[in-house]
Amino acid sequence: MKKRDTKNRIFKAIQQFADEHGYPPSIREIARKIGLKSTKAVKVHMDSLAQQGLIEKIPGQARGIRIKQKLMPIVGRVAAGLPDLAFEEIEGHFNPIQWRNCFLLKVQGESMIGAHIFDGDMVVVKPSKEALNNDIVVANFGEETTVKRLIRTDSTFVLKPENDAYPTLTGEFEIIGKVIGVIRQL
Amino acid sequence: MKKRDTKNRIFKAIQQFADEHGYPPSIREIARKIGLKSTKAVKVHMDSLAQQGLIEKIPGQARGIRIKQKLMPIVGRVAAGLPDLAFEEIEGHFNPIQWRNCFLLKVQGESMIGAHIFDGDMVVVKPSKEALNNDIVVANFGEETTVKRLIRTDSTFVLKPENDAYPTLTGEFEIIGKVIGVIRQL
DNA sequence: CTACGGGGTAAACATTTGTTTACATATACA
DNA sequence: TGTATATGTAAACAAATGTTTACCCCGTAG
Repeated sequence: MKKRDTKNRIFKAIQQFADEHGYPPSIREIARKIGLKSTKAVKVHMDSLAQQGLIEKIPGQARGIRIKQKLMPIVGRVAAGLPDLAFEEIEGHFNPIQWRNCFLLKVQGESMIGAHIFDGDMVVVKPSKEALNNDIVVANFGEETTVKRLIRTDSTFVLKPENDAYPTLTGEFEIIGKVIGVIRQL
Repeated sequence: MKKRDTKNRIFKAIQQFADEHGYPPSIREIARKIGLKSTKAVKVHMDSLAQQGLIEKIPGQARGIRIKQKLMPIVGRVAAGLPDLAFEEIEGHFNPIQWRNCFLLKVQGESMIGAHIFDGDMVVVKPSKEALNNDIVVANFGEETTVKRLIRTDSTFVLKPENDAYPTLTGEFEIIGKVIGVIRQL
């Protein structure tokens, strides 16, 4: 059994354990999982993995392992059969981590269908007190939390829906955050 | 300062730490983070949180904390100012982990606008060779990878677009997976 | 054959970390 | 006022865990 092989198994074991338990494994847990009887052997391979940049290791800390964030592959076309997500026609990667510190707002109503945001969709909101002209924002208008497009008029900003059946909101409002994405679950 | 308040801060501290570091905090790290000088105090509150079901605690294990309520909180309404993402008006939580083993397909064309899927959107695809009647699926039709609705006719299955300007695809095709979500980045 | 280096074992060690015990402080309440 | 309960501190303890040292096995180049 080659060194690379063992190292590979250790990497996968770390991923799988973290996936199952919600926290990284200890060295001894890794050793047990892949059938090694020594902690040193595991440590050597882990140092190598860290060197390689596949994991990050925080020295001295229990379970101090950080796995490089898993990315979701974006594919444009699927060649044949199920896509082999390793090296198929991958156009890029989508990293959910860019949505850190964001929250989701469930959209009610049809006021933004012009922007392809429908009733029941969730918008990804990056909290912020400010936004730019033409951004789609989440704002508190009176007692209501609403999703609209922020538009600069001559003298002030207004909240404009993307649906002619809804009125533009003028007057006092408070910006809660900026909409940076849309999620829909089917 | 009330008990509930401290417990709340501990819960948020755990979330934040796990978010930043990739693994859960130790009790002493929590204590330091929220300004407590004793580990016992933290432990009591954590036991309470576990009792309450907000976290899971694995006794005796270093950093043996599993956060039940995971990443992105879904809110329906924002009360005032920025939302307090701990216990306020949270309707639920969206967990991107349910998209494990999925990939994203970038949609080209307008054939599914009736299902509110637009050009440039990404569909979340769960790989599978099979699907049910009326599911939205990704399939290979000839040389093309396409997103359509799977419809049972008298004798066979066809791929039906959600746009009258596009034709229904009949004949041989291979199902790649089922569409379980939509993502749009703004 | 012999020396050497990769890869593993076994065991000892030092820290980190969860748990427990004893005590202090404060607040509500009879 | 006095007491019970809740909350926190301080310290000791035990277990988990990362790190290190010494040694073994084994294939192989010289």
